[in-house]
Amino acid sequence: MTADIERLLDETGWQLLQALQENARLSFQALGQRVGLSAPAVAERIRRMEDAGIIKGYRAEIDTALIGLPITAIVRISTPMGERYSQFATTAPEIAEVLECYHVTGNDALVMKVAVSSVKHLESLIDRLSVYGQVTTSIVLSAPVTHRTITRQTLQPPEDER
Amino acid sequence: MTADIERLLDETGWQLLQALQENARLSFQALGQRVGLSAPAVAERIRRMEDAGIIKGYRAEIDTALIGLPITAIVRISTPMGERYSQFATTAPEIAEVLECYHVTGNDALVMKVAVSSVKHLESLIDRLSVYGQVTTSIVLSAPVTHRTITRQTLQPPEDER
DNA sequence: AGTGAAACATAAACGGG
DNA sequence: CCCGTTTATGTTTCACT
Repeated sequence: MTADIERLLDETGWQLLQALQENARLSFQALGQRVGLSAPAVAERIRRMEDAGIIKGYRAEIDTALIGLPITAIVRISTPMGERYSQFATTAPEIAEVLECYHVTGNDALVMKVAVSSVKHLESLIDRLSVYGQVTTSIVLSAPVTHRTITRQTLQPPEDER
Repeated sequence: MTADIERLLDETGWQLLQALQENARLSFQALGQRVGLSAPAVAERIRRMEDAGIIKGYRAEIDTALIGLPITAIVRISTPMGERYSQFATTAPEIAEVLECYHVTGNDALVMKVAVSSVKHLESLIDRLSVYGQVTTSIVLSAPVTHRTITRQTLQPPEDER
C-alpha cells in the first residue's frame, strides 16, 4: 500500500468507502452530511480515490433469480490444462453465463460462478466447459453472504495474527 | 419470472439495467439520453425495478489489493457438517474476511471468497474456519472475469439448450 | 406510460483561506 | 486540503396526453 493511498484512507476516507459500498448512488451532499464535510470536499476526495484506483467502479446489483436465471452454480475446472489455460482466460469473458472466473492455485486451476436459466442450460454449459478440463459443479442452495462491505476492520487481524 | 417483472424487462428496461451495471452513478438525465426517454420516465422505471427487487442495490467496487488486502482466496469447507451448517450460516456474516459465502450441493458444503492482508492472516483465518469442517484453500492468481454485466443475451441459451 | 415545464436540489468550477 | 459562492445540471412534481 503506497503512502499516496494511505493518505486517502483516514477515518473519513473509510467512512466514504463504506457509505458508497452500501449505496453507490448517494449524492455528494448526503455523503457530506454523514462524514461531516461539505459536498465539494467529498467530491474531491472521491475523485482522488477513483484516480488512485481504490474505487474501481459503481455497479447496480441485479437479482439473477428474479430475471430468469434461477440457478447459480460454482463450477471448478481441474486437470492440468497447460497452454489451454491462457486460451481459456481469453474465452471466459465471452461465455455469457460466467459471472466471475478466477485462476487459482491448487488442483483446481479455475473456479467460476455461473448463472443459468434451467438445468438443461446448465448441462449445455458444462458440456462447453468440459473441453478445458475436468468439471466439478456445485449448485448454490443459499448465500449467507453475497457482497460483504469492506471496512477498516477487515484489514485488522487480531494482534498476534498480522 | 412473474408477468409483473416481465413487463419491466422490455428493450428499454434491459438497456437501463445494463447502463446501471456499468456505472451505477449515472444521472437519470444521462440514462434518458442513452435509452431515448425523458428523465422523469427513467426515474419511474428505475423505481419500479427497485420495488420489484430486480435491482437489489448499488455498490462501489473496491480494489482489495490496493487497500491492504493483497491476497484473495477461494476457501471450501467439506466434511458433513450436520447442524453445524446452520450455525455457520449465522456466523459467516460476522467473519470480516468473508466477502462471499455460498451453501452448495456436493461434497463441499460451503464455498467462500475471502480477502486477507498476509499469509499469516490467511493461516489464522483457516484455523478459525477449520472448526466447521475440512478446509480447502485456493489462492487467487488472477481474475479473467470479476463482475460480468448481465444482459438479455445471458438468458438466451442456443435454441436446443433451453 | 410517457412528456414538458416549473420549482427545487445537487453538482462542478473557481477563488480564498 | 477544505469551505463558500456562482453557474450549470439534475431531480421531482404536476398538469396533460
